[in-house]
Amino acid sequence: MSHTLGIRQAQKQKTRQALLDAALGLLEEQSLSSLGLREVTRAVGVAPTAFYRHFRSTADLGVALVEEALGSLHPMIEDTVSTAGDSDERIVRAVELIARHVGTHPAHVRFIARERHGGVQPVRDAIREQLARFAEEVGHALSEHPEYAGWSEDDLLMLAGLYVDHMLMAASAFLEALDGSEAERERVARMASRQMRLISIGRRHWLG
Amino acid sequence: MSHTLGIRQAQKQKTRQALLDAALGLLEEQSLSSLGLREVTRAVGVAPTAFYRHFRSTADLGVALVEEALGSLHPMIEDTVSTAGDSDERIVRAVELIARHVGTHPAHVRFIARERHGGVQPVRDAIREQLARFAEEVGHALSEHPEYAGWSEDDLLMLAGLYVDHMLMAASAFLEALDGSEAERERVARMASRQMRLISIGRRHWLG
DNA sequence: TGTACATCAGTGAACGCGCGTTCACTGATGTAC
DNA sequence: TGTACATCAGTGAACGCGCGTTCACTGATGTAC
Repeated sequence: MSHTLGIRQAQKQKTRQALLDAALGLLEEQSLSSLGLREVTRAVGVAPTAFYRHFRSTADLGVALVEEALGSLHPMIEDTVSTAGDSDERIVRAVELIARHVGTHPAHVRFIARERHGGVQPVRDAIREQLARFAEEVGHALSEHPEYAGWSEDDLLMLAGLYVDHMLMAASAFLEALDGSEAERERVARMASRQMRLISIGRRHWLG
Repeated sequence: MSHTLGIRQAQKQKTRQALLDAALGLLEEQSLSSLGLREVTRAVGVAPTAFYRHFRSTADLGVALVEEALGSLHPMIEDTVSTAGDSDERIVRAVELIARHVGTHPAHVRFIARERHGGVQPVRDAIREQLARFAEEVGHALSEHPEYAGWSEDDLLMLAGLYVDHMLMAASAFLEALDGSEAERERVARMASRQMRLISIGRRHWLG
């Protein structure tokens, strides 16, 4: 194994990740704009000054959290859009995928929903950029389906934006239902599916 | 005029409103969860302790701001929905109404968008309740149109929720374009109109 | 109308506390020879 | 392999500061007679 990364670098990464994890946990009950640097280091068990070895500020840490929460999502989204047309079962599958992601990464989803319009500009900007990339990717994936042959670039982006917004809305609804009953989550899933189906119907009749 | 309210009550109301206004201003650049009581009183020019004569906490003040921002919006929404079917010109009119409201009350709109998923639970709850009331009212207004004769209660609420979510999304997009160019705002308006038109088309074909 | 007392919005001092940031440091890891 | 020096992630003390909350207060407004 010799030296895959070096002991020092590995330890540094580990501490950095611990800071990110602790921050994400603390952010379940507050906004980034009130998150304290000492709060985070206390949760990890390092000295407050250690924070500066990894981030300039909590805003900087927030931007890193955006990457962590959204950066790895591109493949999943691309996959969902490209395999799914809009038959009912495909829509149900997409909604299930969202539900599952919210179930496995609730804190990440909450963070994005909360800070998308939150009080820290660099973080808002980072989220906006990632969501715009999603919309572009979705638009591009759609453009390769024959059903969108007559669509203008503009209309494709418009529809892609609608899908991305709706995906986030559904995720946020699932989040609120996470501590509720199974029936409650089922209700959210059916509502999201029907809304997406209505959008699909509109899409199908858009040009005609 | 004798005594419409009493000097004492009138002065108290005035201070209370000044606290609300100052808080709303300070919240343009941070989240409620980091808003300090002393910050607010300093901006108004009263002693920190005066705050407690009006609110238990900044969370309590936040709930009052929700009432101020959304409470007065019910008539406007009801009016928009009941007069507007979904011809293109009606949609454009509705989007214009949203744009105008964002232009005249930007801080209120920002506050709602920010705290809807923000870090202060009582405020999130108050916003959720108001938006649910909007959805109910929109659903009820729709149900009185003959075009929705065959619609189930559930489907009406689903569509109403879609409209309310989309209204907020459009408002938030206008907010981001407020400091931009006129052309930028025009682009946002056209995008929002087209998305709403697509939803309308889906609605028209919903029952088959 | 005038007087005596009650109310209560806003004051100002004081408290203990946690904050972000600085600085010189330590000691394990890395590197050059 | 061994040695001497460089690097640098994490430390711990110290700082000045603003925070939320308490308390007894003041003095204008309200009320009872």
